[in-house]
Amino acid sequence: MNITQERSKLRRQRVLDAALKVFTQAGYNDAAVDAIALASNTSKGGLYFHFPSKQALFLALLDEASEVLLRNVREAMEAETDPVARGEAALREVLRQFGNHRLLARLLLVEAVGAGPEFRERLQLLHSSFAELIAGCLDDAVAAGMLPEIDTVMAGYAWYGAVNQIVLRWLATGIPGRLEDAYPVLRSLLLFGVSGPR
Amino acid sequence: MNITQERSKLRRQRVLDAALKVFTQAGYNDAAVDAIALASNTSKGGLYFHFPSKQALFLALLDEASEVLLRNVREAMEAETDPVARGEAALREVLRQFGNHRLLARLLLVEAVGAGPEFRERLQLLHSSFAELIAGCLDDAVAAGMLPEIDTVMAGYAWYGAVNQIVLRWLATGIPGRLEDAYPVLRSLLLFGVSGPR
Amino acid sequence: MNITQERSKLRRQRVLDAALKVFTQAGYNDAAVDAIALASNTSKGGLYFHFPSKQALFLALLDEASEVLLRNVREAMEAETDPVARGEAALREVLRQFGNHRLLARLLLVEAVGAGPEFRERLQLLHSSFAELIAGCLDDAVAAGMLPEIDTVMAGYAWYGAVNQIVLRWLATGIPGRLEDAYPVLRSLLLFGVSGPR
Amino acid sequence: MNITQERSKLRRQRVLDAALKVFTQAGYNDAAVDAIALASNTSKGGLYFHFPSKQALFLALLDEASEVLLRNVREAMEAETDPVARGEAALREVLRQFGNHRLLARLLLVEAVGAGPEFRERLQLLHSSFAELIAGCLDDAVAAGMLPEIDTVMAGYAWYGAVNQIVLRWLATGIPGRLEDAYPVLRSLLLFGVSGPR
DNA sequence: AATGAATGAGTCTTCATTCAT
DNA sequence: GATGAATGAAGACTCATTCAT
Repeated sequence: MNITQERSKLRRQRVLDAALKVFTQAGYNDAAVDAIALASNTSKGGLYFHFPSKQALFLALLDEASEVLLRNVREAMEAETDPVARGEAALREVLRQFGNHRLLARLLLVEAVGAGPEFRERLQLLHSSFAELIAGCLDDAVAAGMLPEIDTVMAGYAWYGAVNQIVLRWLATGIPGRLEDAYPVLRSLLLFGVSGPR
Repeated sequence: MNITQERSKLRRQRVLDAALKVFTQAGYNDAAVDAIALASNTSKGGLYFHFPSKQALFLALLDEASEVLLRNVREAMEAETDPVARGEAALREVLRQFGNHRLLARLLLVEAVGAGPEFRERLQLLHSSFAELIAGCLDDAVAAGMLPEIDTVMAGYAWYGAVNQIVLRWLATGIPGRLEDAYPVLRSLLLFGVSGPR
Repeated sequence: MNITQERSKLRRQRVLDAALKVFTQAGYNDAAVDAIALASNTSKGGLYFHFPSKQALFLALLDEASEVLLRNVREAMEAETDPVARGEAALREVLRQFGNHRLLARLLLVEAVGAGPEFRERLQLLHSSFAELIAGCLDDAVAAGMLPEIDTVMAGYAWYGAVNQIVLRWLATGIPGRLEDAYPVLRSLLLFGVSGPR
Repeated sequence: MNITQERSKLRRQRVLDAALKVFTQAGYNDAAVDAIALASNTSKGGLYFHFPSKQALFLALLDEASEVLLRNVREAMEAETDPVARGEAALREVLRQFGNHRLLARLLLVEAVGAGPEFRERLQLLHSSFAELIAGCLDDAVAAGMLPEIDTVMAGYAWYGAVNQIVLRWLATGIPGRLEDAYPVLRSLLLFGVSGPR
């Protein structure tokens, strides 16, 4: 890769970084392309060289964010062998990622949601990817006799939704101070419900 | 109330109904005030006579929807005395409301989320209202010795998030065919987690 | 005149009074008919019963104001017989009227000017009426040999313009504290110019 | 300056020129931004690229016009040394400027006046600048013993008002045919009042 | 006579996108 | 590749006026 291509990639990334900031600050619709260009030290024309449209830029951001999140969670899971431990690792990693990257959380859990029908499919994909990741663990655990037979897919969605809501609360209120501190409670709730461990 | 005022109130409601349709179809930003006026058989000026701005209209919609939802859930809970049964009633009622009023679900769970910072506070209020409703049941159950001591507030948020995600899945994929059919699985998950009843 | 007609006239006058306030506060264009109706304790419909349009209302106001001003000045002039004294009386009276009725000044010297082409004719009429009033005095004075032959019409306009500018300055800056205090200086300027009395 | 910037400046000026025409024809409020854009062979967006708002455009126009007028008058005054001659030069130049640039006169003496409170300050500035210019001459003349002690500031305002009214009359009636022909009469009035030279 | 809900044409302004340089 | 001036469609909102009651 020659120096020109290098620079181009760098600028592309700078635009993505700026876009993340601006989109999460103002919301998709109120975020002006001008503002993103400004924040990325680029001209509007330059931005449009790298991304064909505002929508495409947001989509790219969404893809990048989803991929980062999913990759990290997958890696955390692969470090464990026990199915239940894998589920726990996933939970821990999601909380860590969102906790360390507030903007990532804002982007995926807030801005992308009402941004428009164009992004719904992408978001649904993220949701189902996550649900399936969890469902996979649970299936393994069930197969290993560690858990009773349950609707693992629905459990996956519920799992993901519960975590999201905790993250949303954290975004809005700052509680708990460190998002990862929610881990023990969430783990217990997901494993044993409100009845707690027997 | 004379006939003029009668008509005025009727028209106000017609605008709200139309707004619900248009907002959930197009999203907050892409919904044109013109379209809402058209859909409610009103002139733009007439709409603005009843609501001072697009934002205020959306807010009124949000308030109305939140209130309807919360009122119904509260009523369903009051029909039960047992704390756990009250929680189950809440779950059943939420699923029933969203299941019977798809647009209500779309409005509260999708369109209101990324619509802009102006609405975040309102949404957060709805979330916390729900979480507290559930937390209240759980507190009662704990006090009655029916449940172990847990972080009931966080459980309330998790509960609400889990339900929402199931509703979102239903909105996006149509699974399960009847949203209320998700009740048994969700109930079990919320009560006992993935471990199932002992 | 029966009681109903009486009331009608009263209301009409109330509207005119309110209109004077609102127009001079906000300017012709930014003055909302609603605001005038509100300020006159009337409904919009009621206002439109008395005046066929906003423009007509403003015109009526202009006419009333012009007439009041001109009548008072004419009366003041008629109290004098000496032509020069008549001119002095006119000057004194104009300053007194504007000084005592700030809104009148604002209406005629500011709001009516840029309000639109529709009112230009009316304003021009006021200007020429004034100029002729003065020109009349001057003509008499010239005829009586009290003044040399001059272009009395142009002198009338200049006279009126000079006074207006002093009034405008007073409106904007409050100088002089009492507008009538400008009389001696203005009188001297109009009679002898900057050279002062010989 | 490259060719793009050159064109940009040209367009900006074209917008200002068109704005002068449209504003003086229709009045500030009835002048549509669309009309100005059309008249300047520009798109509305292009206009807004150069001026952030209709108000700012009008203000820019006012500033430009004021500056042109004041500059020319100042230059004309500087060509003379005798204080009285300087005042006469100012008078001549004002009449010449307004006489040659009818739209300039319309803008400053008519449209800007009732256009709204936003512009009042700017206009007041113009008035006081002029008054002070004249007051300066008079002060010099007084200091040189050429004139008796008088209130030179008020004389400045009166001077300016008198001239304005003559210009207004010319705008409305076309009298005198050539505005500059008003010079001798005005000069005499300002110097000696209606009493004429001794 | 009076009310005020309703109308709808008209306004300013924004902003994603394009393209000549 | 980059720039930023220019485009123009679309949008929210205003407000003088009307009219059924």
